[in-house]
Amino acid sequence: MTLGRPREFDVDAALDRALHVFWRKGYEGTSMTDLTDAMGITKPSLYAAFGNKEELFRKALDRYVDGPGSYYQAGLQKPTAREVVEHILYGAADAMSDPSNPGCLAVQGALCCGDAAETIKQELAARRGKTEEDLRDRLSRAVTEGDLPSGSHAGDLARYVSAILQGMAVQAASGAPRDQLRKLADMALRNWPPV
Amino acid sequence: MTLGRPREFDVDAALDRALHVFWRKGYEGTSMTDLTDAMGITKPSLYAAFGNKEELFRKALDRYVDGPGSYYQAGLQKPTAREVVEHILYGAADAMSDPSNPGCLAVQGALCCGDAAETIKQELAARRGKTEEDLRDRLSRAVTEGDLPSGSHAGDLARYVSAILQGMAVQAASGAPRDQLRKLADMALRNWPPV
DNA sequence: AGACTTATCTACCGCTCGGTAGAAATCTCT
DNA sequence: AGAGATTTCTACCGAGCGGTAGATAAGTCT
Repeated sequence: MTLGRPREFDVDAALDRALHVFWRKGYEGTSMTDLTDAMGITKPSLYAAFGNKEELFRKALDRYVDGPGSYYQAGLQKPTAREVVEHILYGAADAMSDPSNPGCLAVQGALCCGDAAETIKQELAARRGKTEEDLRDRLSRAVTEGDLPSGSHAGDLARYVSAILQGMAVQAASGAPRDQLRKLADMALRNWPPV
Repeated sequence: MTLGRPREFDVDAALDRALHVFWRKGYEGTSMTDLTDAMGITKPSLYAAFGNKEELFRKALDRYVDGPGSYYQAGLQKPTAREVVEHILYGAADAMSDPSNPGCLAVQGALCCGDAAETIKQELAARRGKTEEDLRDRLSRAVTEGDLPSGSHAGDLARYVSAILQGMAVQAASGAPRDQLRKLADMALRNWPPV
């Protein structure tokens, strides 16, 4: 099997490099030269292995969700609503405050952009919407299970937590240190649920 | 006075158009052609009147702060901490949910970017930092005036409100409608101060 | 060995980017 | 009327953009 000349670089490692460039510079701010420099390969190799810039970004985004962003899905599986939200908020505070890659790719990858990047912007908005829905569904379950007050509006609570996370992402992008983000999580949790 | 050929366009109106383009597309996502098309002038006229792209952005940003973003400074002058935060949160919810210009220029103008826009990114981060400081100082005064509990940490509270505002901005950029942003303000206020 | 398949490289494509040169037009002054 | 100041226009600049052609190299198959 595996006909032809073998690839000389590690696809996963290269994708990882690409992810970190997109994370720091955003989709629009990243040039193909930025990518090839960081990945250590030439443009034709990149195109052969990953398609084009947009496909590469999507693959990097998948890798982000399963890697640095995995605290989110992990948090959803905690047994109680409070533990879910705790895990997500503190996980985010840690993940977003890595000084070499501050913030959140899903927020800063393409929050707004020129026409050429419009589809990426929409993809990211859709992903943020999806994660919020996942949290909403989890909190909704918590209401039926009784670990959230029975009057709680799961959708509102999910949007509130999302807002905190997104605010955290913006502050992290400005260079906020880890303990400041953690304090933000503290405050959001101090009166949870916010009735 | 006023030697030379008179200018044929209204500088303030043109700056307003430029502001709205930057607002929708961000600094990096906006091209000079986008700007000249929207402003109804040619490139040399733009350069003569506004310097270059970066200077134009700064002027548009000043206009933003004094115009659509003026709810913030107005809020700081309210008599009590609660009124200050109320005015800012609801003002933001309204300002950010204009469908033709969603979100907040100071957040989405250049949250992250390529090297060429680095100075703009830093300028925006500095401005966000400044507005947070203004709020902190106002809340600090509120503590001494007794309309916040005497143990309150004004810096933390200001960061918390900033995070809500920035989360609001991200959700607005994704198309969240006005009443959803208002609900976010409701929740943040429901237990204010978050002790 | 030789056909076949795939990766790698250099060199290049058309296009758009931000920005400007230089001449013509339109005003105020003397 | 004419000098001087300023704006406007068309046309252009070099650089960088995302993306590719085509030759060559390095493997696996029969």
